Amino acid sequence: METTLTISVQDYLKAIYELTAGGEPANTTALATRLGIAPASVTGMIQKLSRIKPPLVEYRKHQGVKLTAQGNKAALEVIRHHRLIEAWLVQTLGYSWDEVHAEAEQLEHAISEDFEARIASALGNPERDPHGEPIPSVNLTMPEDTLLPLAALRKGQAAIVKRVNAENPELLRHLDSLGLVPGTKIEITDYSPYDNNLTVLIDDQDFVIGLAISTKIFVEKF
Amino acid sequence: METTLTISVQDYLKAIYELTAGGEPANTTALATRLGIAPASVTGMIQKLSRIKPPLVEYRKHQGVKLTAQGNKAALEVIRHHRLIEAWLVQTLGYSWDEVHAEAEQLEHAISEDFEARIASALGNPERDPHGEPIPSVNLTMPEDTLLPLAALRKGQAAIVKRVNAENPELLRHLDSLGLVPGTKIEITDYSPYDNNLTVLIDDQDFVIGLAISTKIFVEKF
DNA sequence: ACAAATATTTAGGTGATCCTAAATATTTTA
DNA sequence: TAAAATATTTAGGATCACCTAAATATTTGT
Ligand SMILES: [Mn+2]
Ligand SMILES: [Mn+2]
Ligand SMILES: [Mn+2]
Ligand SMILES: [Mn+2]
Repeated sequence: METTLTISVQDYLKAIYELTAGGEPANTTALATRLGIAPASVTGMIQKLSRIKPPLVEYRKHQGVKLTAQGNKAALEVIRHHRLIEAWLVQTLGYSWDEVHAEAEQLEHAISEDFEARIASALGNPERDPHGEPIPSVNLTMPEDTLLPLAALRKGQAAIVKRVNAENPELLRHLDSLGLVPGTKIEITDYSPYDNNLTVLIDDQDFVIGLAISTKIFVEKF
Repeated sequence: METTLTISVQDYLKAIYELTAGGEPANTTALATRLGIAPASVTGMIQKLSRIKPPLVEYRKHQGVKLTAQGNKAALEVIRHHRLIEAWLVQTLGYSWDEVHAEAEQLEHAISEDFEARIASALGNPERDPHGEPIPSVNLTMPEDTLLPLAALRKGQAAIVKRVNAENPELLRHLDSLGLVPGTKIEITDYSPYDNNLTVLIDDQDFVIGLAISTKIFVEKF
């Protein structure tokens, strides 16, 4: 049933999945930027993906792309690989959370379904990767995540960090140095409505966090 | 210095390495068969590899190909990846020796040098893969192997199996069922000069082994 | 509402890797 | 040693995933 998708196609589908997480279709430029490819090339590829036998994407000129049900499954397969591999690199080979992304980006296309099953089982079928990102289930559904962005908290509220949406190694190391990693308890000690800065108490220390970071950290209030 | 080689090129170099192990250049047909590619395509590729900046192969029309020093290093890098990955799949994910080849064939092109170093270290820098094949050193030299083919033994000689040169899963399972795996002690109880069959005592049982197998098993006399 | 700015698509390539069919070279065999 | 058999190369394509430049469409700002 499944013609094996090329690495390129897998990366397009994953990028479309991530860019359409908010419900809006992904536009050509955003895809081009994320994939490091010229916009013209992106147009060509998404046109092809929308025309193959069972279409992987839905596309209308100048309106952006969305994944079809087929495309969504294919994207979740790649994302499941990626996140399981990240978890496994950390737990069995001592990688740190800023090192796993690049390695997983390659390995996600190279492992078999058998390998996927073996690491999932060896890890005890984890629900989240080292950044707290949910791992799609073996039958390719994405678990619902009810977390709040840190940016939504206000003075006096306390929460626990659950998820960090970042790939950049330097940013990840910075967050690590702040203590903004899954599991950390935090409390908002101040909020500035002008610049949306939050002052956050982390491990007895106050840090001022801007939107660039606070929109990427997801928490659970308590 | 190193332009990253494509997966195709890596597989060509590995195949040439293996086919030239006996000293003779590799011919087009053998390469084509091993790679599952049309002979015409092989000619095109080896012509290209012989013309790139520092040539990876030495080639003369109708005379076959050999690796240059450059090509040899590149081949050993891929083989090191392959064999370390095989060892690691067996030791950490419970793969059996007939399952590792296909998986390693893909992963060998996807791992980073960092990953290579981590698994080598985690495994204690092993010298052989699960089939007993020597693993090239980190500085890309192939350890000398002084083993004898099983086919060279004669009646009365005893030896220990050290290496099995096979990829086919069915053959590997067959060898496993015979006990012809690295570490097993054997004794030759008969030799037939007409068909070169050997009768081999393995774990108290006699088996008659033809050349198809006895040339692929390497042993150390004792 | 319209011009300017921005985004997207079309047109026309390129390079990598593979294919088949036909031509040619080498090796084998009678 | 000359056919016949086999191996190899050349010629001409195809597909994939990119690219740049130019054309066109959409969005934004006044
Ligand atoms: Mn990828
Ligand atoms: Mn992650
Ligand atoms: Mn390979
Ligand atoms: Mn092996």
